[in-house]
Amino acid sequence: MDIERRLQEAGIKPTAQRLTICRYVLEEANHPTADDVKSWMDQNFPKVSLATVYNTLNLLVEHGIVQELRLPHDGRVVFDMNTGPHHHFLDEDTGELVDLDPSQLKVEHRLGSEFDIRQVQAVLIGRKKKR
Amino acid sequence: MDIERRLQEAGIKPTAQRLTICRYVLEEANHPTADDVKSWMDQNFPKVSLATVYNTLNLLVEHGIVQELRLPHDGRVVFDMNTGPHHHFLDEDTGELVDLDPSQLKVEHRLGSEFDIRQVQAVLIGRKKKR
DNA sequence: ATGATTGCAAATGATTTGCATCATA
DNA sequence: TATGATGCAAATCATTTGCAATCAT
Repeated sequence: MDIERRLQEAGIKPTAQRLTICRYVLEEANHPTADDVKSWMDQNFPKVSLATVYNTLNLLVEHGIVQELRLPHDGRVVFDMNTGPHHHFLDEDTGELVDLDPSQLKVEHRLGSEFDIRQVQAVLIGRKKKR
Repeated sequence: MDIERRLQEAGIKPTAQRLTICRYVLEEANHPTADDVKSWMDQNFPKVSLATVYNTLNLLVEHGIVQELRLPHDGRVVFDMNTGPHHHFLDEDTGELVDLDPSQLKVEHRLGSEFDIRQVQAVLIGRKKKR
């Protein structure tokens, strides 16, 4: 799909650096950190500043184009192009992060009606056997 | 229960500062951050250093006496005296964090047998209506 | 030229580390 | 007195901010 249009529809001016960041985050990367984005940019768009990387990622989050995720094992934020409701599996050996859609994982709660639940985030942590 | 004994059984020398930190974290506090512990200590044990607070909390985590938790809305670590399997509700207005035991929240997954799941962490985010 | 965007460097916040001092077995 | 614990300050890591230079409209 057309990234330029997506940005424009969100009211974000599609500058060269923003488009390049989006190409990576939306089409190529898998749950990158800001630092992953910066490293990739260093090789594909010389001279972007780290500030621009953060500014752009935060813009994308504010406009719902990506989601930010904080995982239990690491204080850093990772960015997820999948903005629908879903959960995650984290491989504790490799750090690999796999999206789990709601059909693969269900969360059921019995909280009283005074709890107004807006969001559910589950993380399964373990190992994926190579076979 | 006897905190001094608990530390000794874990092989941790029960110094005055450690005992005082434990009294707060294990008996009084509710999901405190390192900074919460430091503030409380400032009023109950003048002159503890922040380093000692962190060292002690990390010791407690290493010995399984408390659990560390990283929540989605905030990069800081919070410490949980409840070390059994349980989940959390986070009030997005107040920041209040409530433990949910497994009878209140169930996570079911249909992942292939190549996934060896060791840990499940669910966070429900929303509001608790005051009534 | 006007306002938005960028890059740089300095600031911030959380946590860790190095090291000299201190307490206690 | 030897080992380990503490306090302090400096270091580190992730992220944010201020501001001047630059770009696009």
